[in-house]
Amino acid sequence: MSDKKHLYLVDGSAYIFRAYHRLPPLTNPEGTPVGAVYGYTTMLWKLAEDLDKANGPTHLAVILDKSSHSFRNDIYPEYKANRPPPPEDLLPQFPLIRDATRAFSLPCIEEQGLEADDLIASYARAATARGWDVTIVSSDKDLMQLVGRCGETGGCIDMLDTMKNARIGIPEVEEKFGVPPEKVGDVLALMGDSVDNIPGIYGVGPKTATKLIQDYGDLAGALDAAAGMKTSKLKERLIEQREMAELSRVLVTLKEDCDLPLPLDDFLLDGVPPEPLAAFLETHGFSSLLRRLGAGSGSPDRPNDLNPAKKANVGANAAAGSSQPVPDQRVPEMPAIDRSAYICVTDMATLEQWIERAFALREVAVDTETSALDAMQAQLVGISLGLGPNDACYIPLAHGGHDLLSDKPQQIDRAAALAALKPLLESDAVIKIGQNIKYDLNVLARYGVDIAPVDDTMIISFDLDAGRSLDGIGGGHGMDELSVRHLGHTPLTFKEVCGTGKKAISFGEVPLDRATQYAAEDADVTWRLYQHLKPRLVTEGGTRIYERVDRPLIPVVAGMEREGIKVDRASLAKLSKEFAAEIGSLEKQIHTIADCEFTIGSPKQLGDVLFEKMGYKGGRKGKSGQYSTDQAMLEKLDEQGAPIATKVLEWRQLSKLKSTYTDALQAAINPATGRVHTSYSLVGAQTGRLSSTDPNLQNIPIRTALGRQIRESFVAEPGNVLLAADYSQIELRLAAHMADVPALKDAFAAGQDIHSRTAEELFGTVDRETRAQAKTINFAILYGISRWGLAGRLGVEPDQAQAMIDTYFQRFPGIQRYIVATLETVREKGYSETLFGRKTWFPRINSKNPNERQGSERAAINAPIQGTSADIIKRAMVRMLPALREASLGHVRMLLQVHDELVFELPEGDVEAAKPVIESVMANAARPAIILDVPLGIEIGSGPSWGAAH
DNA sequence: GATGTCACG
DNA sequence: GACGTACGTGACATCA
Repeated sequence: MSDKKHLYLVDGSAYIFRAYHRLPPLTNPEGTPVGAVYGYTTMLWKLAEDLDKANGPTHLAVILDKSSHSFRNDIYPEYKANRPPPPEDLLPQFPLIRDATRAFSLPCIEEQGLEADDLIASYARAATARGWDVTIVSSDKDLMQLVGRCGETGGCIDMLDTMKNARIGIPEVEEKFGVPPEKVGDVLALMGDSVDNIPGIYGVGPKTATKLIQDYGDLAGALDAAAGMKTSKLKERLIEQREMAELSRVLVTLKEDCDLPLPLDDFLLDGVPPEPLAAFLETHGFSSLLRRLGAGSGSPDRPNDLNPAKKANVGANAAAGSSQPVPDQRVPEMPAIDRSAYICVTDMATLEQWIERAFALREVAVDTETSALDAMQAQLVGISLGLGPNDACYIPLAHGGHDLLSDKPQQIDRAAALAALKPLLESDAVIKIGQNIKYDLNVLARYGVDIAPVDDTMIISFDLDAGRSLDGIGGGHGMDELSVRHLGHTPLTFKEVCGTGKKAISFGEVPLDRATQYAAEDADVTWRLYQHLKPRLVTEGGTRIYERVDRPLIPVVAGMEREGIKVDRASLAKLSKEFAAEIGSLEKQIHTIADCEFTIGSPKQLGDVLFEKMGYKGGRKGKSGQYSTDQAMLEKLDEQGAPIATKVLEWRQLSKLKSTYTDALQAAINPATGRVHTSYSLVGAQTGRLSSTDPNLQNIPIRTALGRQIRESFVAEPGNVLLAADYSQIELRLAAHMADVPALKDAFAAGQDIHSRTAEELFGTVDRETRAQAKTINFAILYGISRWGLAGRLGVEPDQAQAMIDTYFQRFPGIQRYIVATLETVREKGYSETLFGRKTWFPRINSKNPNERQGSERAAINAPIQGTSADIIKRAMVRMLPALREASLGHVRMLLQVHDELVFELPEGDVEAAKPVIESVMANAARPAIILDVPLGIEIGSGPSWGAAH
């Protein structure tokens, strides 16, 4: 490669005026006009892409006009005096030009009292003096004087008009002016410039000026020759206005000896760091560029991609009824899966070769095989790597029966293999692709390996296809399902390899040939899925949510799972005992009242006892023909004066608390850590919420005094406290913003109690009763309302419920509009979207079955709100630990997420310092991508237990 | 494995 | 004019 330096000098100020007039008046999510900024950004993008290309820039700087005053005004006050002020919607874009430049990590030069042209001339001269080539990115005719000029060591100057994509060299300048570049100043001095208010000779335009310079050599020659010309208007003017022409010559001459504010070497172009750029693109809604940033390459942008409302629906099937993902044609043909091609790596030299190839390819599919499902307890048994179709291996590390030491197959020592793999798995330069890689993250973290950076096919699938399923075709994101759906291939199942039920063996006992087929196939399939799914993020608009929300969340959630939370086993045991006694007593009482012994926990038997034997009135239900015995029904019976109903309700509550919580949580304590480690699913809820399993720590009781005792068993380590931070009414706040409801927005802005305000609007009066009704209605709105549903909840007639709904729509204009608009979009496109661009598909939205259809409609009304809330808390989680660390609060640990709440454990002494940091991160989590019309209220409490922290 | 119930946001 | 009623989850017990 040539080491010839090539400096690009971008005439930023001139560019945005042109971009402003050429591009449509786009605005960013905040409403700020950004059309010219968008044009400017795409131009920088293109220039930066030329880095490393032949004759592309090695150095680059943007030069801007700092002020309207320069030395030219001192010699000629009228200079640029008749310029109209910039258009109103261009003004706010000037500072954004600097932001954009900073976002690209490019130097931006501007100096008081100097025009951009002078700085450009000075830099160009300095660079050519060092033998560099220079390209001036501009189409300003004044700068054409510089073209072609060479320094002593041979550097050349040309210009680049990025809008016309045209190079301007000496021939182009001569074509335009009829003279070589060094005479352009003479022509300009004669013809003047009405835009800059350079006088020139009145009546002399480009044609005459060119002719005069061609005929007489230069300005002085032309002016001197005037005396000898034959009498004419031109002769008169040349003589009369000689001074003006000479002044003009000075004005158009570029000052080439300015002090250089930054040395040339500082302009070295060394790639564009993605981080500040991504934030900038996101802030201004430049989503197509953002997608390209995520993808590394992509199709050219169209400016109308900017407006989210007009976002192109590329690659998505518009008809919701047929919204199965289409096979992706751009994925190159791959050979069929061939399990016999997989390698079993049992010696260090071969392992080193795989590692070396992975480094070279910069992306590797990784899968760990373990002895159990629980990432916090499982032993690592082997690792598989995938580098291409059928190019996969399995590295067994702990195979062989525990009691058959002599039969242990040949394999690399686990510690040695991990030591060799660690640099690869932790290298910034190599993407580790996994299917649910959070699991592998947690397993390997326990062996001292912190996998990063990662991509996850399961989560990519979720971000593309959440909710997309049809009859008989699963909508899940598990590997076997994805493999069938996208690759048409059914992988070996775990059951086929390890057996099932009592005969099941652990993976470490599987013979190596069989283990290799299974494990390497997983890596192969994961690698292939990645080739299919990753490009779809770009074409289907999933990059924003994947790159900015879900992908960065993976290591954060993995960390939370590894932290776990301490539960007080003794107090849970005590509760279990108390509950057991009470359950036994209730059981006897119930059997006495019923006058027979039956299984209370069996809804079937209970229904028969209540409605057949005891003769209470109630309805059958569902296809099973079984009596309903749920809480609502038992409460009705209780009102009818059925003493058994209350007892059953109490029994149910205690049984639930004991089996699901006080017993199960004790069993869930990890013997090694002494804490409870849940597992969060990032693809569990179609709306984008997390879900929690094994155990579920997102449904720990709080609503009743009895249940709250369980929450009090979640405690901090000695010297520490638990801190709980909740978003207050976040979904209603988002509804107020998204549906643009003035009354609700006012109420939140003023910090009013939102249900009281609703009661005031609906009923004109606030008391306990109307507030409770208003609260019910508020939730009904969020969940997609029906008059029957509301009537059922409020205990009124459907007509009355409808009247309340009508009043609600009237008092809160915007809500109905939101509902109608949301449903229209979902019917047309097949999916809903959150404020951050997360899609949820509703394949049954146009179903002929009214039950199905209306169910989808209610879910579709709710999904953007619930999903936006999920996006916001996820963004907060991603930022939380870095923010705390920056505030020297590195000992604060984030433990749990419960949809609108985060739970932390921290030293008691850190509480007061941590509160404002946590509050700020949560309250500002939507920014800068979205500026909400309502504040996000945060409630924070702390105490020795989770219960006490509320 | 399906069903009913109930814990949470 | 009908759905048989609110959105989103996961765990447990019972029963076929």
